[in-house]
Amino acid sequence: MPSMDPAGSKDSNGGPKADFFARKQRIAQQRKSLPIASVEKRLMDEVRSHDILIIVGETGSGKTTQLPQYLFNAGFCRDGKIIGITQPRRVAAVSVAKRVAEECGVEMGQRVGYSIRFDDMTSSSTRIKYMTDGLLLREALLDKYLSKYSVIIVDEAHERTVDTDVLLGILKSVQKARSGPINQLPNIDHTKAKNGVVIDKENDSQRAGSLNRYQGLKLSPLKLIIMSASLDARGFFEYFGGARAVHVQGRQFPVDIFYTKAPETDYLDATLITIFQIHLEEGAGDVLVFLTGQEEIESVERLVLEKLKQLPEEKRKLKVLPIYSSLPSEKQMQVFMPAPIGFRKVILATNIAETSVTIPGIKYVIDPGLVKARTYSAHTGMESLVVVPTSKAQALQRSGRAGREGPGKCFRLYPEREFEKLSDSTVPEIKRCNLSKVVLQLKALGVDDIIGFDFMEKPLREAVIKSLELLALLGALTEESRLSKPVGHQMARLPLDPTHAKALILASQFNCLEEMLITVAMLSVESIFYVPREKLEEVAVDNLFQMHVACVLAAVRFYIKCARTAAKCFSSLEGDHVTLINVYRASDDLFEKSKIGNNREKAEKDMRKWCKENFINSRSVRQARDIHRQATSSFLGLKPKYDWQIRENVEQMGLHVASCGDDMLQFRRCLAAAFFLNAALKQPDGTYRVLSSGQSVQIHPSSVLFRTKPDCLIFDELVRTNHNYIRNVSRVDYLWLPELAPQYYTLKE
DNA sequence: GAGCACTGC
Repeated sequence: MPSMDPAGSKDSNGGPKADFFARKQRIAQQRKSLPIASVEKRLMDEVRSHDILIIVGETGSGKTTQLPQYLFNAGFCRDGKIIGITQPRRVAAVSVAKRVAEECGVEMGQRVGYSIRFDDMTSSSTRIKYMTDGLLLREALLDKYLSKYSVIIVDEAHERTVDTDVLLGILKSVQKARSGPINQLPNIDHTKAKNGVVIDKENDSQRAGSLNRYQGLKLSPLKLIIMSASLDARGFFEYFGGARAVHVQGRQFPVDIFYTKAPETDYLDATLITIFQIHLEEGAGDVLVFLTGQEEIESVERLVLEKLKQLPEEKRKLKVLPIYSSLPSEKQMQVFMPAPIGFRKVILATNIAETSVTIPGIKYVIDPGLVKARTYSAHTGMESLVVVPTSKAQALQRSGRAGREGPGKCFRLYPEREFEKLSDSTVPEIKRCNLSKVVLQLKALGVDDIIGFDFMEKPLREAVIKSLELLALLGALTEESRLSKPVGHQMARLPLDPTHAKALILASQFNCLEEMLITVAMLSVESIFYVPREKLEEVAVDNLFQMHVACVLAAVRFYIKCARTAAKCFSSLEGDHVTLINVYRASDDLFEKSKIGNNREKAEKDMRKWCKENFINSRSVRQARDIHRQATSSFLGLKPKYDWQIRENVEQMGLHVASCGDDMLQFRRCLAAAFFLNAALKQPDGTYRVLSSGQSVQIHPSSVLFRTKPDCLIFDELVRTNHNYIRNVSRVDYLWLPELAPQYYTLKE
């Protein structure tokens, strides 16, 4: 294998030469010992002779880091072409790119780079580019042939995220288009290609321009490589018409699986018992427990700590650590730290530990066999979170977590016959989510017939129809169900929920686009207000030894009151949307002021402190600021290369960025105009009825209007948990609806 | 008077 050169001559400033070569040698050795290294030649032969290749590789095969390097060395980047590798997650794209840059001995962003939302580390010399699959989809909007790529590798395809599924369909048709002469394509205007893709040269002047550029040219064919874990390779094989498949060995230690004899009536109790059985009877090694959510994790944590107290001193060396996505990152990091000497770690995790994070030192896995999953009812248009049994694939993924570093054990808290009854793989996300975003995106990519589109697995027909109806009502589609001009095209350009995109477009006419930009950014992130539970417990524990129980309760109540008072500083009687704007502006003021005379880190620190004092989730506010600015880090002084910055986009569209100042009436009227499908009227019993669907709903208790209960309101989302709750609501005037959405509401006398 | 699996542009 030809070796890759280190970046420039680093010896003058990169430390002693000997170190450098020792490290280089070590990396070369590691690379050679990976299972995939033995099939390099065969893989390259397969890629040369076939346009589609499926690689089935288990964990530890080295496919993600090695394959792009093999392709580069085999000459697939000649003529400045790029090898693109997609990942479902941002962190994976970044960390793998870093690893590969190191292996190649190049600086990040040179030959090897990555590109994710808000962070683009690529340059004109980048040839191996890691990115999220969603980002490649956005690129396809700008260049429908993805002409700068010679090879596209879709990694972790078995996870079947919505973006992966859409991408597979698009890549299939891009490949078909690139294998024929380009100059023919514009002539087949309005005729349907096999995949339901219509090349519409009038669609977009920019795209027509790019087509003209290609006229008479023949693009090089696109090589497609799909990489998947072993279990569900058959689906890919069938979807790609019996494409070549290569199996690459993984490097995984054996894991013994144990089942219970009978079904457990109380799986949390069974979990607790199993934790202590392992702790008291098994050899050294940490334990990973899969639970369904934050609440369950917190209660198991409490139970373990209680039970631990009953053990003799020398047997109490157990450290319990929770991990779930909404846990602050400092707390998440604790699971990666080694336990104190002589201690065993028990990690209580959601399915974040299935794929997103890999925790070292795990030897035992406890799997009650349940997962909280999102479901979508096309009939009601409602999403809900329900606890369901895992699939076999998920159970395997979970048990595999015990065999990363050595042989392990997995305790499934259900009988073996129950395992046999589980479905083979998890239902792909595209079959259980709201499709309005996907449909808008496909329309923008030139896919006219959504139902006829060649999905690997078709979404439910009713769900597609529901989305088409919604988009039509928002004015994004014409009567022929094509993207409307300009609204549909404008909406598709914005990386937002269709309703939020529409709200921005309308806000330009209502002179409140400044406010709406902040609002959609805040609505796009997790809950802003956050009462850290451990704070409550701190109060309780601190006082437990000094005070009467009643005093403890009083202290807790006082604490909750503080949180509420803090929230009140920002709360507005107009509703949650204005409240969110108030929070954003207050945090932004603080951040900007703190930045003057301070470095960025100090400003970030001040910000976190301020958030904590005000019971605000600092990560959410930060995310909202990123979305609002949609700031892409400019690498090497280059300008951001993508044109989907929200603010820049709305300006380019000719929308008028103005503030309504204190005139929140205008702002609320704009909300009514955009969210008219989400309007609800108060019923005599204090609940609400959604005007468009007739559903009975309640205001979520986190809303500032929970007590006020105005007669008429609009809401951002409707989620079913214990009740049908509407979240993020604002007061509107009933009469605005027929005035601002006459296409939908007519005044009945 | 509740609760939020996990991603992504």
